[in-house]
This record gives sequence, structure tokens and C-alpha cells, in this order.
Amino acid sequence: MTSDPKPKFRRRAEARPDEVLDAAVALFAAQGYAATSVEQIARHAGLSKGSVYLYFPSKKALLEGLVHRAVAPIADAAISMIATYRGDPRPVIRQFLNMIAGKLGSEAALAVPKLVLREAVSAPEIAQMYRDEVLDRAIPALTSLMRQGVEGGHIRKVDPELTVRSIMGPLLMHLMLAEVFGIEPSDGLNLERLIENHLTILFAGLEPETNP
Amino acid sequence: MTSDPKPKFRRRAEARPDEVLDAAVALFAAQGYAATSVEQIARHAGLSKGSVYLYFPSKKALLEGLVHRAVAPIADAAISMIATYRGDPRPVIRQFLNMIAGKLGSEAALAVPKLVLREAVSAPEIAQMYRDEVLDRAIPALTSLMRQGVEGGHIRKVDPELTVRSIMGPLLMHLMLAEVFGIEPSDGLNLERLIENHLTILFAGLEPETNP
Amino acid sequence: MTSDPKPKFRRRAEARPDEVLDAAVALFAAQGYAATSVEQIARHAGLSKGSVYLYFPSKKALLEGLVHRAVAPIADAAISMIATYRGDPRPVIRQFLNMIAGKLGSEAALAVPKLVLREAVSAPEIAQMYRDEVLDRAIPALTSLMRQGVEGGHIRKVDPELTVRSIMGPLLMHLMLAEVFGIEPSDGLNLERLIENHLTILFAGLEPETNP
Amino acid sequence: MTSDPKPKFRRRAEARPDEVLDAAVALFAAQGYAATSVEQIARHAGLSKGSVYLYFPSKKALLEGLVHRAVAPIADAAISMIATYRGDPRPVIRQFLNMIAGKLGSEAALAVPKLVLREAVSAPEIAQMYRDEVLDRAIPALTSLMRQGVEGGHIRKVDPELTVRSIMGPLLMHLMLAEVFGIEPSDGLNLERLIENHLTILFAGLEPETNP
DNA sequence: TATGAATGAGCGTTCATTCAT
DNA sequence: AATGAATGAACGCTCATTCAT
Repeated sequence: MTSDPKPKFRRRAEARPDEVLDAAVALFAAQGYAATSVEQIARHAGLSKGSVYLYFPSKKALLEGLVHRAVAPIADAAISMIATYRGDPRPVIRQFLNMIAGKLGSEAALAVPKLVLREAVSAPEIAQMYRDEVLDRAIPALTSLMRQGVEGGHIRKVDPELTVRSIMGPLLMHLMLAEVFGIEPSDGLNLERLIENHLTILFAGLEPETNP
Repeated sequence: MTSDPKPKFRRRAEARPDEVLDAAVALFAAQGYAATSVEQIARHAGLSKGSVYLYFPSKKALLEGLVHRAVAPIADAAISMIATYRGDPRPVIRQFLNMIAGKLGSEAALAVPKLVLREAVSAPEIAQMYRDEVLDRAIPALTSLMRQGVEGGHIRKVDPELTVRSIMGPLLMHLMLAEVFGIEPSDGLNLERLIENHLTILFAGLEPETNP
Repeated sequence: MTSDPKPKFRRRAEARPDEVLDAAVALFAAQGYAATSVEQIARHAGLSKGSVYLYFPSKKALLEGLVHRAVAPIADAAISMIATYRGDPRPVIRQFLNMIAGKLGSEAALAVPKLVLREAVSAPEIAQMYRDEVLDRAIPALTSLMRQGVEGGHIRKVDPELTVRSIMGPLLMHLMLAEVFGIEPSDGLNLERLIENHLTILFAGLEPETNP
Repeated sequence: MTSDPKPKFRRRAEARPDEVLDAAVALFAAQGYAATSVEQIARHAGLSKGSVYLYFPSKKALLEGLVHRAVAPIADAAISMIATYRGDPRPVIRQFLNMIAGKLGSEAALAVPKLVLREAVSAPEIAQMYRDEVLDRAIPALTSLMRQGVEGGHIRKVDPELTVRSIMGPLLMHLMLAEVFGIEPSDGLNLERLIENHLTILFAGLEPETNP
């Protein structure tokens, strides 16, 4: 803390890259990657354009760094919840969706996935990174959660892989309608009610067939 | 294969705008709007850069023209199917999803919605156009289809507005995983099986509650 | 008149070049040469862009044709008035200025001289043409009018060449203030009053010195 | 001769805008605004095209900056000379014209007014700027100089407003003939002799009428 | 570490001119 | 005689990147 002999006007240098990334997410999310200039990011982060290149070798590296930074926590939280569960998957699904809603509904955490979606085509490295670090870990986990649910007779005999789409899809659609097109239900982007309605249908739909 | 390699005759004026749009979809879809130059589009369509401006006043007008051309047919088909139906909505939903799958699963028809999704942030006019011409016509139609289904006792007492997300979401998610991240189930982008699995759950989930 | 066997829908072809020039003056005057496109001129004249090139080999040829057409009459009228006069030049000067004011004050005749002034730098051929056909005929004529006036003792012993500037300059300045900067005297661009005031001073100033 | 051939040191930031403007006047004067490209200006000033935009946000801003830089000094000098004078205006007029001749006869100072004249039509902001900063200050000053001369009986009863045209016009015409059309008197653009001849006539013409 | 002046390649757009019809 | 589709060169402007300081 006080070991530095002349700390008076020292800037916390290690924090800089993060500040730059913060500025970048904000601007990329608001205007898109292509429409955001390095100059804008630099000003937003409180330094000069040239200094950005001290921390990141190119504009695209910003995007990558950005995604990388945001991605690990989400996936980790998700996986740890599902990984080793045995039994009726429905309670875990409820927990899982509520956690995601909690994460995304609150803050600018939504910005990164949105960004990935938009830039995935022009920047396949980004899509790949997201796939590697999030999707290819979370989807198989969900898939095997469902598989053991089917095998244990806890739920109807559905295709575990495809059912993952039925679990996550309505939430994705809800967010996309709201975020991209500004279409919200009459009482606003109410994630709780969406999930409640969704789970009512989903859980009834997953109920094992009573009469064999 | 199916298109003239180098058309001998110039001056087929009426066909040109469409050819330009064809080139534009292809390139926009492959590289994104911002990363595609007008020059590229022109060469792809077999004309000079300047000639593109004979048919479209700006690059953005290409995007708009593109979306406009692709959008009306989809929405029209959808609406006409749903509009005046009375009774258990489930058969119509099956028809509806199959139609959409037929339209999107086949060709480059998917390119335009994908494009809209990506450019929506930087080009809000595009998002607005899509909303006006597709979403704001299709979603209310679906919503009231569900509403009368609930009121007629044909399905469980769900929120009609939110249930629309449960109907369409899984399809959206399936396409997005495949198209954006290259994630497909073990037997490929099999839209029929996806829909079948989805509808099994959905229809069981919508079954009116038997007791009380 | 009736010699043509099928004159029904015949356009008076010989009039076309003039119509094109009419359109060109109007637009060049309003927007400048560089800011006016051949397309605009063509539309204004009621034909297609390509057809303009039937009558004029290039855009610059339009400007030249324009000036040429407007120039001869002005100079001719001026010269014929001055050429052979002997005696006190003052009555001729009055006549001359009134004629010019009549020509310029009325119509779009001002447009061409204004155009020449503006484009003279970038298009020296234009300046040269104007010089050849107007200035180098009118100025020497005025100069010798003044010279014989001095030599005959009708006016003060002034420099005939420089006095031409004193005769024409105030009118030029008046028009330029009005046309370029929108600065007009309190009662509008009143050419008669301007000339009256100007001539009062000029003629008194030219009065031969009474003493010796 | 008087400027560094190839400056060894980059980064003389404060001088650059002025250098760019210098290059711009030269080229605009020689070729006109529209016919001069930013690239030309940049090369002339020894920088790259992109660098010009470091100092000026647009090509038009160059023109404006140019005019602005040249305009204030002229007007200031003029006004300060005339403003509060009482009595026979003729001595002040002589001083005033000599000062203007001194300013314009020497250097490239003429380039800017010429430029204003030419671009006034296509760039009304420029005309307006010149009007605001020069004409609307100098002309009223001259007008009231004349008015008090008339009222004090120092000069003939002329219209003060219109007489301003008689004072300045011959000089304007002399410069225009020379600069635009290359027409000069036999002994060159001799501003002193022009002014002498002009004032002889003007002052005699302004002499109060002797016999009432 | 930090700057910001400087660059150069590229983009969207315009337009005078040509030419098959 | 007349068209208008087509071109290509040029222009104003932007911006990611570099580098001397």
C-alpha cells in the first residue's frame, strides 16, 4: 500500500486495460463494432488513441478481450449448477433459468452476448471463442441433465439434445424481441412472469405420460 | 449452374435491381453490411460500382430494399393462416411452424432475417421496417389465436402474449445455434425432428388441466 | 412550312440547342458551373442527358456557347453608339450608361456577365472570349471617345484610359453589391437613381478647369 | 527562397493550420474552389490528405477559415480610419483609397476577395461572412462620412449611400479588369495613377456648387 | 507510460462522357 | 434524332495503425 516512495499521482496502471474494455463494451453495444472508432473508445476510457494500442494490439483484439472477460463467469456458474445433478431435472431448470434471468435482466451483462450475436458472422473467431467457452460447455451439460431425466423416468421420453432448445429458446426470444425490436409485453420486460409462464407449459409438457 | 455465366446482352434493365439485391444478400450475409463494399456488390452482380447507384440511391437503400423484398411474402403467408381461426390453436400452430420451417430451412431465405438481426442496432430503420412489416402483424395474430384458445377452454390458462415466446423461441434458438455458432444436433439441422420434439412438449404443456 | 409530308409530330429541331443553352444559363447562374450537372440541364431543357451531347461536345462547350450567344448583341449595341462620335462625350456617356442599365436591369441578361466573372479563373477560354468579343471592343471605343473629348477641350485633361474605369466602375460596384452580397440602397436596386447620382459627380468632375 | 525546402522536423503543430491555409489560398485562387482537391492542398502544404482533416473538419471549412483570417485586418484598418471623422471627407477618402491600394496592390491579399466574389453564389455562407465582417462595417462608415460632408456643406448635395459606389467602383473595376481579364493600362496595373486620375474627377465632382 | 501528429488505404458517392439501341 | 444504361475516374472524408517524442 505505502511501499511506493512517490505514489502521489500514480495511476493504477493495471486497471487500464479493464477500463478500456469497459468503454469498448459500452460503445460496441450501443453502435456496433464497425461503427465504433478506436478514438471514441480511447476518449471514453480517458486516454489517447495511441495508448489503446499499448494494451491491445488491434481493434479486433478489443472485441476478443471483451468477450473473453465476460464469458467465463457465466458459463462457470451455469455448469457448476447442473453438472452432477441426478433426478427430475425440472427443479434445476427452474433454478438455472432464474439465475440466467438474474444475471441478464439486471445489468449490462446482456451487452456481450448481444455483441457476439451481431459480430459472429464477420468475426468468426469471436463466435468460436464463445462457442468454446460457453456453449460447448453449457449445452452438453444441459443435454445430459435431460438425458438422465429421461432415463430415470422423471420426464417424458423426449430427445435430450433438442429439448435444450425448448428450455432456452423462449427466454432467448423474449430478450431478442425486447432488445432488438423494442417489443415488450404490456407490463414491460418482466422476466419473472415470462419464466413462470414458460415453465408452466414446459413442466406440464415434460410430465411423463401417465397411461403407458 | 442455374444462372447465366456471362450474359451476352446488356440492357436487361428490369432485371438488374433484383440481381443487385441478390448479390447484396449474398455478400451482406457472408461478411456483414459494414464489411461489404459497394464495389464488391457491383462486381458480384456483374456491373460497375457506379451502376449500382442507377438503381439504388445509397448503400443503405440496398439493405432496405433487400429486407423489403424478402419480408412481405413471409408475413403474408403467416397471417393468412392464422387470422380468422377459431378453436383449439394447436393444429394451426403445427401448420404454422411447418410452414416457417419449410420457408427457412430451404434456401437463402434465412439470410435476410439474420441480416436484420445483426444490423438492427446500427440501422434502426431496418429493425423498424421488419417490426412494422412482420413482427407487428404476426405476433398480435398469434397472440389472439392463443387468447381465444384459452377463452374457449381449448388450452390451459396461460398468458397469450408470453406464450408466443414459448411457441416460436425453440425454433429461433435452433436456427441461431446452427447458423451463428455452427452447433447442430447429431443428425444435422433437422428441422422436422426439432419441431416434432418441440410440439410434443408444447402441446402436452398446453393441455387444459384435467382436474377441477 | 407545309412542305414536309409528315410534319404532324415534328419537333422544331433547330430550336433545341437554344433551349439547352437557356436551361444552362439559368442553372449555371443559380448554382455555378461546377455545381450544375449535365443531367440537370438536360431535364430542365426537356431532353435526356445523352441528347445534350448531340448538340454540344462537352459541358464546357455549353458554357462557351452560352457566353458567345449573349455577348455579341451587347457589344454591338455599345460600339455602334460610341464609335464615330465627336464632341463633348458626356451626352454619349449618359446614353451609354442608360442603355446598359436598361439591358442589365431588366432580365436574366445579367446572368452571363456574372457567370463569366465567376468562371473566368477556372476557364480562361471563357475570359478570353469575353475579352475578345466585348471588352477589347468596348473599352478602346470608350477610351478614344474620351481622348477626343480631352483633345477637343470638351472635358478636363484626364487620362482617357483610366477614366473609363471611373465611368463604368460605379455601375459595376452597384450591381456587384446587390447581386453578390444582397446589399441594396434603401429604395432597392434603383439603377436610374444610381446613374443620376453617379453622372452628377462624374460630369461635374469632368468639367474643364475654368481658370487659365 | 524564403521558406524551408523540406523541413527536417515534423511536429510543428501550431504552424500547420496556417500552412494549410496558405496552400489553400494559392490553389483556390489559381483554379477555383471546386476545381481544387483536398489532396492537392495537402501536397502543397507538405502533408497527407488525411492530415488536413486534423486541422479542418471539411473542405468548406478551409474556405471559411481562409476568408476569416484575411478579412478582419482589412476591415479594421478601414473603419478605424473613417469612423469619427468630421469635416470635408475628401482627405479621408484619399487616405482610405491609398491604404486599400497599398494592401491590395502588393501581395496575395487580393486572392481572398477574388475568391469570395467567385464562390459567393455556390457558398452563400462565405458571402454572408464577408458581408458581416467587412461590407456591413465599411459601407455604413463611408456612408455616414459622406452624409456629414453633405450636411456640413463640405461637398455637393449627393446621395451619400450611392456615392459610396462612385468612390469605390473605379478601383474595383480597375482590379477586376486586370485580375480577371488581364486588361491593364499601357503602363501596367499602376494603382497610384489610377487613384490619382479617379480622385481628380471625383473631388472636382464633389465640389459644392459655387453659385446657389 | 503516454501522447497525438501523421499517414495511407479504402469507402460511399457523383458525374461527364460513351454507345448500343 | 433521341434515349438511358453503363462506365470509370475522381472526390471528400474516415479511421486503424504507427512512431517520434
